[in-house]
This record gives sequence, C-alpha cells and structure tokens, in this order.
Amino acid sequence: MYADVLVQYGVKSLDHTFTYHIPQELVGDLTVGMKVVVPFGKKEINGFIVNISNSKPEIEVKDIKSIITKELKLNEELMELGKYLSSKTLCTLIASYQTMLPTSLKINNSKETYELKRKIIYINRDLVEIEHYIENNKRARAQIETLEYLIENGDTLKSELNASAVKRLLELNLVSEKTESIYRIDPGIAYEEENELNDEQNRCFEEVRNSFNRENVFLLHGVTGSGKTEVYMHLVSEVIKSGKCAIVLVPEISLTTQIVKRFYCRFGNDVAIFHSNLSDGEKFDEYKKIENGDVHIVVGTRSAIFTPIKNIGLIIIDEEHSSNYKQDNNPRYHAIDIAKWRSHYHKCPLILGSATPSLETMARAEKGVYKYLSLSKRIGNSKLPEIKIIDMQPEFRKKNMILSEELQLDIMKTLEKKEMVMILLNRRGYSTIITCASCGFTYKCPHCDITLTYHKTSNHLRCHYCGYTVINSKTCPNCHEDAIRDYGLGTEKLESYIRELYPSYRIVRMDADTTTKKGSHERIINDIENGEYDIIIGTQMISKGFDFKRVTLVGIINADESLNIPDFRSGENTFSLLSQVSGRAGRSDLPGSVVIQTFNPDNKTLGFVSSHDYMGNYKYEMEIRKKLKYPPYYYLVSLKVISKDYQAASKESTKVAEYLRKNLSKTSIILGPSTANVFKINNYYRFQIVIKYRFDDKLMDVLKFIDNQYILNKTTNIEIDIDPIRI
DNA sequence: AGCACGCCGACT
DNA sequence: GTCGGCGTGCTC
Repeated sequence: MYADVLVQYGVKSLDHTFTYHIPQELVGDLTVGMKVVVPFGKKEINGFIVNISNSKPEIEVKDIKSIITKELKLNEELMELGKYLSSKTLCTLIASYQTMLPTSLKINNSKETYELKRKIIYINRDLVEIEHYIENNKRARAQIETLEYLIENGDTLKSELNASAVKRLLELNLVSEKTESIYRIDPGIAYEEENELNDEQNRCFEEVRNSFNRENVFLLHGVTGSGKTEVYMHLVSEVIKSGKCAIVLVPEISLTTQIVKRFYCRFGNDVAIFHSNLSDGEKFDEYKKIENGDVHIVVGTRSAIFTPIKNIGLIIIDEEHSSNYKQDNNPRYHAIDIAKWRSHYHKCPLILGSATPSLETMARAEKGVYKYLSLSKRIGNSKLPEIKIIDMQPEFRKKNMILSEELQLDIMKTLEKKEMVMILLNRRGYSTIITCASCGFTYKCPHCDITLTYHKTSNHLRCHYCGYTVINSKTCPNCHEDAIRDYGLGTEKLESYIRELYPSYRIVRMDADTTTKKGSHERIINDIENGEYDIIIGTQMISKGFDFKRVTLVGIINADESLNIPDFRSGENTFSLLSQVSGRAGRSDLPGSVVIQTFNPDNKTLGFVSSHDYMGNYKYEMEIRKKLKYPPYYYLVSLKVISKDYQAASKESTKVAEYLRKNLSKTSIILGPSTANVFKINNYYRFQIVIKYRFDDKLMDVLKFIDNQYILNKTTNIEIDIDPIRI
C-alpha cells in the first residue's frame, strides 16, 4: 500500500503530494487525513495523508516512519473543503488544511500534550482491610487522615490530598489512581427558558424552518434591537430537536460576549465556543468536543466555520456585513463562501443576519438569489433614536475644535439625568488624508471616487486604485482658504479633553490600547454594566454588541474620518458603522438620541443615517457602484507586487499589469499599477493592480500563472486577493 | 522550508 | 591554498 502525503511546509514549490510506502505494520491503521512522520531529504518531517492507493509508483519511494495522531484527522467533508479553499484563494493545499486546523493539531506541530487530565485517587480495597491498616499504623497520621477522608468523600482529586501520604498508600496498593480527561471550558447546564417570539420574529422563524433540509440562503435584515438573536436561538433549538447541528458565527467574540452568554444560558453544555482568543489548550478541547459529537452547537468567529461538526442542519452568520469574516492574510477566504460550501454539502439553510447588510448581500436578496426576511420593529417599547447632524464649520470658527456646543449641552443634560453617554471617535485610516479645516473639502479621484492619499515626500496626492496624481496646494480649491492639512484626533487626547470638561463624572476609554490584555475587554464591559461609568469613549470597538440600557446619548465626533477612508466601500461602511453605533442609544424604555458632527452636513450617507434609511443608502450606493464599475456590479481582484527594492517592485508590477492586459478578456478592466494604500510596510514597497471583471473564464488560469512566476523570483513577491474586502 | 552542491572572493 | 558567501536545484 502507498500513501500520497502533503508535507508540512506551506510553500508553493512543495504544493504537490509525495508518495510513500506504507510499511506492513501500519497497513490498516492508516487512513486519509492522518498526520504522519516521513523521511524527507535528510530530515524527518511531518506530513498529512491525502490519498491511499494500491498501485506501485514508478519511482522508488521511502517508508512512512510513524503515525502522529490516529484519532484526530480531518473528515471527508473537510478534506474536500480544503481543496475548495485552496482553489478559491490560490493558496497551497497544505496551507488550507493548516488554517482549517487549530494550532495544536497543525501538521507542523508534534507536541501532543494538549489534553488536560486530572488524577483521581480512590480506595481499592475492602473497608475492613483499610480499617485493619489504620488500627495497625496509628503513627502514620497523614495516611490515616487521607484514608478517612476518602472513606467519607469517595473519589478525590489527587491535588487535594497530602502528596506523600498518597504516595505511600499507592505503594501499599491500598488506593489506586485513575486519570480522567476534562474539558477546560464548561458552560454548565442550560437554565434559561425560551422567550416567546413576536409576530414578525415568528414569521422569519417559520420561513427558515420550512426550508430545513434544503440549501437556501436567507438574508435576515433586522434593525438594531429587533431581536435577531432570539430568532437564531429558536431555529437552533429546532435544529437540535431534529438531531442535527448548527454553526453560529459572530464577527468578533470579544465584541459579542453577550451573544455567547445567551447561547450558554439557553443550551449549556451543548455549545462549543471557538475563537482566536482561546488558548491552544482550550481550542484543542473545544475542537475535540465538536469532533466527538459531544456538542450540537458551535458559536465562534471566522475560524469556527472550519470546525468538524457533523450533520449540519443550519449555519448562521450574524452581522454578515462585517469585514472580519474575510481573512486578510493567506489564505484570504471569506467565511460566507465557506459557509455556502458547507451548506451546499449538508443541504441546509444559511442565514446571513444584519441590520445593515452588505451591498453584495442585499443585491442578491433583491434578485431573489437569497430569500429576504425582515424584522422592521424594535422589540418592546424602544424606538429608534433621533439623530441630529451638526455642522462643524461654524463650531470651528468658534474654536470648538472637538465638541460642538450642542453636543456639550446634550452630554450635560444626559449626565444630569443619571444616564450614560457613549462617544465614538472614528479611526484614522492607515493612509494620510488631508482635508480643509475650514470647509471639510477632501481631494477625490475623478475616476474612482475615492479619497486621494497624501505623499509627503513628493507633496503629491495620489489615487491608489488607478494612480491618478495631483500636486498638493495649501489653498483649498473649494473655499480658497489656506487650511488644507492633515489634522487628526486620537482617543487619548479626546479622553483628556472630556475629563477636563466633565471632571466629576466617571469616564472609561475603550480602544485597542486599553483592551489588549486578555480579559480586559470583558472587565470593562462588566464595570460598565455594573454602572461604574457615566461616559464611554471609544473607537468602532464600541459599535457592536454593546447593549447597555442606560446609554441614551451617542456622540459621533468625526464622521468625516470614516467617509474619507480611501476605499470604494467607505460610504457603505460609514453607514453601517454609524447606524450600528446609533443603535446603542435608547435600547430600553428611555428614548435615545444621537449627535453626529461633520464638516459635510449635506453628505448623502449621513443623511440616510439620520433618517434610518437603509434602502435609501443602498440605492444611492448602488448607483455609484454601477457607474464606477465596482462590486456588486463587477468583481474585483487585487494584486500587490512587493519588494524591498523599489525599482524591482515598480518594474515587476508594470510587467504583471501588461501581462494581465494581454491575457485577460477584453471586457475586464485593469487598473494600475499604482502605489498600494499603504505604500511602504517595514521597508517593503508595495504596488497594486486592480482587476475589475464580470465574467472572465481565463481569470483563474492567468492568476495562477502569475502566482507561479513568483515562486522563483526571490526579490519580488506577489499577493493576490480575490474578492478583496478593501483595496 | 531546509539542505547540499557548487562556484567565486578575501583571509587565518 | 581554504573558509564561507549565497545562487540553484531537489526533496517521494
């Protein structure tokens, strides 16, 4: 017998199988998906069996050395899924299997001590014998105590007993020791009853339930606070009743602790949780729980879509518009694609849930490719908040650089009512954007409608899609004032400013800096829940998953920052971010309000935010996308040519673009090369080429060819991102 | 990826 | 003379 083995290195030059002979003693033990040790060159390395056959290969082959893991292997479905993943993202096959497995089980990992065991001591003799021993050994006080404890309490953890006494008792064979493997995470028993669904929720529930056992994609479009999670839980409960399993994806577990908690309360031990904040050991345990069939539900982030849960009856992707579902390093897969593949494999429905669906998703729902379900009302009495847009131009002249008079007043009023304020500061993009401090004007590319990026060294402004360039001038072409500059505000500065303004109130800041430590995020959330703060300041981190009843005012300091991010999705993303944050205000009986500060009070996107008009924004964005040939009208591929050598990067990228223009179909559009959004990252220069296409049957072959060209090239590297989330 | 082989320059 | 630089090619 012979086995085709993939070796542990995820490099393109080794992206094919190597055949090994299976020695007699291993025949029968080995199956596809197992991890093995094989001789490779002068070394012994780990490999992964992808095929077993009887036919003798033409070349002379070596023997498989040994098996690393017998029981842990990818099942048939996941073996297939790996092939799909590598063909879809152009990564090596081994790299896809590697990403599908948790660290502890990765091919290149030989360590096998992840299982957490505990030792238990128990009496293995008749009580009469034990008592006899006690009678005759009065001086061994510790041993007697231990024995008496065991008689009284039964089996006991070894760590709870006197170590030397136990050692002696084991030697005397009066007690024995057994090991039990345990799971690190134990959600406990479910204790929460199901809540009743309202009419709207019930309609959605029924629609999906009626298509169980069919491969259907649903868009569940529900305004913030409309009770999507409750619908999910009812459906999951239904799926479990029928003996099947469910996967629930959330964009980022730390932001969504609340949803996980709810699943634990409702389903208890039937839930495994899977996300990157778990330790390797925890991940190992959860993976095993899933693989052993101990749980029916997996709740987790992007990577949870690869867990070996069998017999899937339903997949749910909550906040489906979130960019977190796309992995931004290799393999650059999108969890929705993988979910579709698995829903096809299991013939089960997939639900994409969001208050602000991505344009792609909504467009498909409109075309009837996805089934559209909607939750238009908030549950209970709560109403959508009132949203005010404040023009910052006059404020700036009054020297109110950070908070407008109106927002200051509203904050004060809210605090006096003993309610909470949440203040969102938009993240600065990666690239330098310059705007007019007087009128808010920003340079845009006339061809691509994205903000131009400022290049300090040459004092140029450039479009990183198509390369369009203009020289920067200090004078604003719109209002003719000398006010064009790069001005930005960080959360820290904002915090100290607010502390000065409201010295007697308790303020907490939440951003990447204050939440790096494991558990710090949860701690801050708990403190907020316990009413320890009056004002929460944060980046978009505070936009999701926060459900604090006392928050009634949300202030958005610099809406423009997000609008000006040089990406064709900035409008869409701004709408969803601002709607999301606005949804934090007034979640209970207390009415909420939102204040948005901007230099562009007439901006369409902001207008749609303030009138809670998702469809308005959708239609508006779709027109732009159609006109400028962006998704969902066109598909995109981004190619980045990367090198430490500026000249090489520039030259190679031109060559790549030429090759694309020559070999792709004439209907495809090739932009660039231009400098990438972030032009230089630790001394590597990056040029970008963008392909826009609708149908191009040559595309994948052309991309593969280009990708392979750069195996040999040491000085330049190429990164290909199919369906990039941002370019 | 990792290792050997191989062909050039500057050093105990 | 030889030690070591890293370009090239191969690994079942």
